Amino acid sequence: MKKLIRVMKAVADPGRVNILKMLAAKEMCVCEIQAVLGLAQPTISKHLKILEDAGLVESRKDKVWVNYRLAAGSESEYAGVMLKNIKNWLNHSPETVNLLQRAAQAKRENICKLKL
Amino acid sequence: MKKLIRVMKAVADPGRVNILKMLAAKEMCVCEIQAVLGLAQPTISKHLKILEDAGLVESRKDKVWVNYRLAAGSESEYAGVMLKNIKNWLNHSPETVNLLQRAAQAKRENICKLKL
DNA sequence: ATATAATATCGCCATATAGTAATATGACGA
DNA sequence: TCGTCATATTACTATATGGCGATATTATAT
Repeated sequence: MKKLIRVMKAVADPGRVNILKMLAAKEMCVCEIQAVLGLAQPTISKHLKILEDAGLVESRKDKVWVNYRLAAGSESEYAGVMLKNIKNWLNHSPETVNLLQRAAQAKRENICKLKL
Repeated sequence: MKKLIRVMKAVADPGRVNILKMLAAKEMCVCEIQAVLGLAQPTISKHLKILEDAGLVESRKDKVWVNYRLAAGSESEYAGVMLKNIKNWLNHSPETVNLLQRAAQAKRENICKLKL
């Protein structure tokens, strides 16, 4: 039950659903997510931690950046099912379409000062 | 998005998940649910309202009692999918097995003072 | 009519949560 | 080495949420 609730709480927030929708399209680093959502950096980090603790996303460090993507193996049954659901949901919602357009354009090269 | 979040918040609470698991087995009135969960009556009513607003349960008045059951038509896509998921989940969890045993024994005739 | 039963609503409290600014951490560049 | 960048963590605030007792509502019983 505790695992189930952790997953449900994780997906019960619009900001985190938006993050999942974006990650369904491509792997992103924190600063790219931040640029699209327009929230403070610690807020993004906290959301990502909640998603990671629920088994919904995985992170991979690449030089200075931390890249997040949807959890592949879905070690949690609940997380796997919910990821599949969220991939199907909201795809025709104008706000999500708009979000994904902006996410597609958010590129680290145009956001970060470090060029590696 | 708002509808989705409403459904996710509704299922992100152990008490409400327990209510849904019980209603998956049989229709129940408020006092039966209360007897099984051991929470105050206003708390149960509040949970049921949240579930109803999310489109997860329906109510039907029968004399003094209000019977709740899982939403049939699932007017909300999200609610329908989540109800199906929750029916599959936790079925082997000891706490849920125990809960459902107690729910099976909770009968209005043994709980309520009114006999109609 | 009046009292009581089943449920819903209201008002309150304690805790949880989302957000932020400030700071820590760890890596890169000069 | 020193400053800067990307990210994480901490400390704090404002709001949301879950729980309860008191009360309202509606129906039944006497």
